[in-house]
Amino acid sequence: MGRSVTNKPPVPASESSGSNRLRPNVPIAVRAANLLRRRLRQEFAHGGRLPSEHEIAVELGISRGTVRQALAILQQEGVITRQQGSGTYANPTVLGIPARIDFAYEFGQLIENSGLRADIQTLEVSTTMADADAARRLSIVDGDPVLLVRKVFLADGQPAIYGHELLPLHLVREAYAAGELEGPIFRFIERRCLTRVDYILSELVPTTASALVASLLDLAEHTPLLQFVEVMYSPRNQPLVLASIYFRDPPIRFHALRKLVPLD
Amino acid sequence: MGRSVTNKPPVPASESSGSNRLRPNVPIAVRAANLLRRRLRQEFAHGGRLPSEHEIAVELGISRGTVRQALAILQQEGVITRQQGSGTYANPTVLGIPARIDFAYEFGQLIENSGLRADIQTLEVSTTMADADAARRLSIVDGDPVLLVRKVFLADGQPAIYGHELLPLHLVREAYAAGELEGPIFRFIERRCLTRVDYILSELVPTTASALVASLLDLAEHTPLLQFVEVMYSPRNQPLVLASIYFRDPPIRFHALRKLVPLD
DNA sequence: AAGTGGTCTAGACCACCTT
DNA sequence: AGGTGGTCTAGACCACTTT
Repeated sequence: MGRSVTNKPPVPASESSGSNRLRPNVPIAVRAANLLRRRLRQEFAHGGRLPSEHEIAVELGISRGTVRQALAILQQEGVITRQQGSGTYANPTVLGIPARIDFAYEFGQLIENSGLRADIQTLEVSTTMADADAARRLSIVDGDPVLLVRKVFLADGQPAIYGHELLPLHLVREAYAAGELEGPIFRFIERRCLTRVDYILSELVPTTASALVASLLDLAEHTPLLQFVEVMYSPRNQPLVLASIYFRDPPIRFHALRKLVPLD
Repeated sequence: MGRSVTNKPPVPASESSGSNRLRPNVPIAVRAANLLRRRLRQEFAHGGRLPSEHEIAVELGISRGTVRQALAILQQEGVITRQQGSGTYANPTVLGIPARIDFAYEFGQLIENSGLRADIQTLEVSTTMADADAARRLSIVDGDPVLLVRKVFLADGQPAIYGHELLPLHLVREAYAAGELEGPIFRFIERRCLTRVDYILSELVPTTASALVASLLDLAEHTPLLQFVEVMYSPRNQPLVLASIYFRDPPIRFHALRKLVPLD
């Protein structure tokens, strides 16, 4: 009969009144994970046991299921480990890693995570034609026009990352200023392309510095270095950007975390 | 009021009678994910829409929540994409990747995923003393005895991966045969060390082939190649193994998948 | 025995897309 | 309007560790 009992949650205990939330659609579990991650980096940077699921649930005014969802995110990231019967523990080893390969989105951020000051230097913004390989990877036709952006990222003034990005021109739906392309390209896509980057697939190519890359990254020619050849995709699985990125080893050294998955 | 209603689940609809399950402690959600992953690689290798959560739940005789947990695993891996209001879709791009950096556990498996025949050649099994760097990374004392294993992995007869592994001797609790160390080292650890490898933290080091590595991997000296310097950890966060692995680029080229995480 | 994490169920409501 | 995924709650039971 009538409306059944529903339990609109009593607001996640962050800002109970005033402007209810900054972004509306961020799930409580994700916000709780973000909150706990910040606490981990502050209070638990050197390890320690977190409160129990029940205590966190009460503290944040959410259900245990939602707390578990938040903790699952952090466990997946490796920043906590959990022991049945004992508790949830911070993992200082993982918390201390500045460059996780699976979290390398904004390269400026990547540099700052390493404790360095980041500067971006835009070398070129132009339109050109896709070659055969680029066209194939972007699901467009050889010769189609693409936006080309070339950048160097500096860490404490020293060149650290060089990259060039290709964005098919047909994706751009609105007029734009050249300056807009100096920030992260996914911000540009969100603003001007009616879509967003959902995931990035990178090929890890071991290489050595060419004359061009050596001069841009202030390296001796033939110095070993890591290259990403990456394609960025929309939620609908459409290729949006083809990029090629070169990372100078000092200061950027990537880490990967592998967790064993159970089989049946 | 005696026992309340409990709902022992009606057995996951795989093998209802006989030997109930092969491994007892694998969660239904993980088994469902494994089952669906196999179906994806078979029926959905070229894309397509999966049944709805409700249909899967009915088919497998489990609740929608458990189905969602299974699908969350596959979504995290990137092999499916989901669109609210529309459905769950296979992602052929990701399904086709043979060498995901975050799934690189058994290198023999890695080679076979690329469609090649894998062979393992054990070069050396011995005990030695940890140097200062190894001791630090393994949380032991400089000079402590360690097991040393050196191997080459062949792909279709051609050398593809070279690695050496160090395992502190004090972790080994039982007598063992040298042959046991020719398989994957985490199997050895499970059998002989009263613990297991929970996760692996790898440093990605761009390098070029030394004389030794060049000869072992049948490369010209100074050929660019990717090195992993990795530490394997127990669930209690204890370092178990320090390894150094070199991957010849053909045939092994790694891929990384990065998914954007929402902030609040 | 008590506390902790691990799993699963059931149900409600919402947001979104398709028809 | 109906179906689909997205989120959250509540409760039950289990397995494990600690006291």
